[in-house]
Amino acid sequence: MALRVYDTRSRTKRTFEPLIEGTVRLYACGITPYSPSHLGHARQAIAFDVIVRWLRHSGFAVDYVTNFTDIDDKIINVANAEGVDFSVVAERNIADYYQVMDAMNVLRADAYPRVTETIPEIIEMVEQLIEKGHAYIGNDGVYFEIDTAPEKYGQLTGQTLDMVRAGAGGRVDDTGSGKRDHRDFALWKLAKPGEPSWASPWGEGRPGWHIECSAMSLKHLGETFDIHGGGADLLFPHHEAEIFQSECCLGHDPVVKYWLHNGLINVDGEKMSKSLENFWTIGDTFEHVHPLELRYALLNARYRQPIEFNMAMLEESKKHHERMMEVYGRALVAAGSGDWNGCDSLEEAAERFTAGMNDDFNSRTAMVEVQSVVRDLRALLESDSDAGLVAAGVAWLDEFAGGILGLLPDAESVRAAQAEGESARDALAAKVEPLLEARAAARAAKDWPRADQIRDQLNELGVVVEDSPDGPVWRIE
RNA sequence: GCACGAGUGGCAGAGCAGCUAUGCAACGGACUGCAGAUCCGUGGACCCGGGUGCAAAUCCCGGCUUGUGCUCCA
Repeated sequence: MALRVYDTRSRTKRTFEPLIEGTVRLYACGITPYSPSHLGHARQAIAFDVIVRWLRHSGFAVDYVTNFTDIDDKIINVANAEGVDFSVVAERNIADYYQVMDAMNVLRADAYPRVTETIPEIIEMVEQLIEKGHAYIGNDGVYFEIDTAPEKYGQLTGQTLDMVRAGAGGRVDDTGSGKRDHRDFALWKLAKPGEPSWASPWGEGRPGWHIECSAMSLKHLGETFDIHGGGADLLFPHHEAEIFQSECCLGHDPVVKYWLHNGLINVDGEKMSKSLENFWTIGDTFEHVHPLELRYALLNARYRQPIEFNMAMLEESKKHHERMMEVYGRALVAAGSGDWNGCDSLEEAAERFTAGMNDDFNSRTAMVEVQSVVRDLRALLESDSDAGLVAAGVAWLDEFAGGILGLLPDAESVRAAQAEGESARDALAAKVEPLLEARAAARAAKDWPRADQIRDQLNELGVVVEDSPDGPVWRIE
């Protein structure tokens, strides 16, 4: 069944057909590393991680590029406040990015280009735009002239030139005094004293905000490529500016075949943002939940929908993920991983999972299938059925929950965690066994207060006792 | 104001013309001294008003509410 993707530019779901058969070239806008990564970065990275995993699973060779905008006003501001070079700030936050993304099982992209490593290509692109009459040199930098390609306005947001002209009235920005029209945008900003800068034909300066993505995608993926992604907040002006730059520079249209945009994170019904103080860094969230539990929470909605983030939804995802891990761990230790082909219910689950993912990467539908396989697997474990079926369930989860959704740690660390649990259990057994016997005696004598008191003692040891039809079972809380 | 989305049961969240979504919660039952876990089962929804269709949560029109963008942002 064919993969269909929602393309922002055409505002429709389109059958996915790459420009070069069998390969997918994908560029996703990454971060500006001026502060530790936040939940919005996590959502973007995880959304495209799953998209890339699914494309590869579907047989495509994927070339996945995501960038670091490692020179920018905000980085400079932070560096100035700390009295350090801008690169110190950028490096520190890039390191943070890799660390938290690795923890959440985000596979590394094939390339992480940086603006500071792409300066020659950026300068060349700006020169070409000037040559072709799409850009002009102002007194404080080089600008793209919107009026040279008015038909490209509003390609992603549906806005028209007039709307923006009216909407921005009285709010003409103060940074581009050299602009001829407030809708023009900077390609190259001349440096003010003390700012980091690079030599260019127009003087010392640095790239404008949008040009780096046009230059980096061209450098790493070529003159046309299949998918360009990023957060929905980049639609305008960033991605529309890219369309102007790339298409006007290269002289063909379109440069990007499909535009994919992930939804934003909301807190209390509003977009998460620093000014509203409703801000969660990824590190903050790790204080409360395991990285994979956060990943679970962020995949619990389609990538395009906004997510309302709060402790309640986080706790619910934690609960679901813990349950999956418990069943998966027990099953893995009991039966190992086998082969799910030939098992009807698992094949049907795989079909529904596939249908969901092929429908614009609907990870939520996929998660429902994971939940149902987990439920069935737990029932199997409870009814000591044959190991082959259990192993088949493990294999299914390995492939889909682990391989595609990235929700499982690798099997070795699961085994290690199970083994660690076993040894912790053994260590406590000497203390627990006598108490269990005493409690059994009290229960036999129907001395309920005494039995409950012993249960409390066990709780203090961190042990939870549950009476089952087969006698009491205990586990470490 | 303009643009683009979204409005589904207590909550999360699918479906997007006819066929139980699912999960959590709730309720009932099994099992229980109690608790917990597990299993079985039940109820409950499609923002409002028109329209098209044999048939609409699903398509069309209008309205309302809400989010995002129009300014740095994943």
